Amino acid sequence: MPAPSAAAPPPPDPEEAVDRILAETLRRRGRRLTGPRRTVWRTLYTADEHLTAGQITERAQAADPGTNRASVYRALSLFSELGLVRELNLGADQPARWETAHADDQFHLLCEECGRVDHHAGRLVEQVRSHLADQHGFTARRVELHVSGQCARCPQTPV
Amino acid sequence: MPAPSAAAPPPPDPEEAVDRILAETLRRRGRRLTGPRRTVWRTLYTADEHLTAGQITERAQAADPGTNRASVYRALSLFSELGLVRELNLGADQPARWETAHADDQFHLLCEECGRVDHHAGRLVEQVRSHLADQHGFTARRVELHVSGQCARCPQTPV
DNA sequence: GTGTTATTGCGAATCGTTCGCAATAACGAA
DNA sequence: TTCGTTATTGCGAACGATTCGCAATAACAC
Repeated sequence: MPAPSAAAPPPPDPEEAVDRILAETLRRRGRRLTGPRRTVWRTLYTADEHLTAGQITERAQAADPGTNRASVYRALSLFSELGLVRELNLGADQPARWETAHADDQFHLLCEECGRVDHHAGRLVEQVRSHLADQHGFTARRVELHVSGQCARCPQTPV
Repeated sequence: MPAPSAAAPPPPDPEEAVDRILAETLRRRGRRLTGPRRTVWRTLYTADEHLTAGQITERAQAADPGTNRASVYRALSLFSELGLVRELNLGADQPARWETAHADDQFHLLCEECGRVDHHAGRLVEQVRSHLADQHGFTARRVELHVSGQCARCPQTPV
């Protein structure tokens, strides 16, 4: 096996950068980097929207057929504990959704037409926070703003 | 049986006023006023806080031992459809909670110190709605604003 | 009263999520 | 490089909240 012994760093793999975040965080906390964890992590990272655990499991299994449902849940729960991802609850009927962690204050829009869930940053949460402080003496720690309705892409059907 | 025949209206029953709201709403929509529905309704009305379906079932059964779990769920679902109550989802771990309906746009503050859940009305939701329309082209139908933090009553412990 | 039919009560079914446990694999040390 | 420890997996069964199917019951209009 003619493996390079001393120099010549391997070519940069685009997936490697994403994996490194995970690997380092796990190592730092004394947890192990495993197949299922990497698969779930990549699934979340390449997701075009906020996925449910079921969707994550599906996609993870497409990428790596052995992936088990329970392991997906465990990975999500661990990532959440490590601050890598965030759980999202958008109402009674819908199961939880997951997103990679991002700047704290964002809000979520669920389109009832196309089922899409998006998040947006903006002054909005900030405004809410200061309104509460001023008008209600309430020190807001976490602000969850979940809106359902019709997104800009979907046709406005008259009521 | 010497029952009063003509005049002498019966003494006003404090529970009657509450029941009347329910009775009229049901009648108006062609639904029937039944025992379980009245029991659930009274339970919600005399509740000191936002109850889960389980808690409602417990209390309803205390008041009327025959009350069935499924009927409680059905009553809640019907009341919600009639606009009499509102379902509340406050996070992944907790089951849904129920409150009697109030002015549409309110927001909920969960104090992490004392565990209290309060709701407030205000311009806030209105502002959110128009911000979304203007900035994101999103037609908001339901706005759920759930804030956790520290209420005015609880001491501000330094971080 | 009586008939129609909405509603109930029951248990079984569903769905998302978690658990117990033996088998497996990560990774620090030898 | 192999080894041992032990965190992690995969599996299926358990779980809690909620819903469903269906025969029996009871509300309400007549």
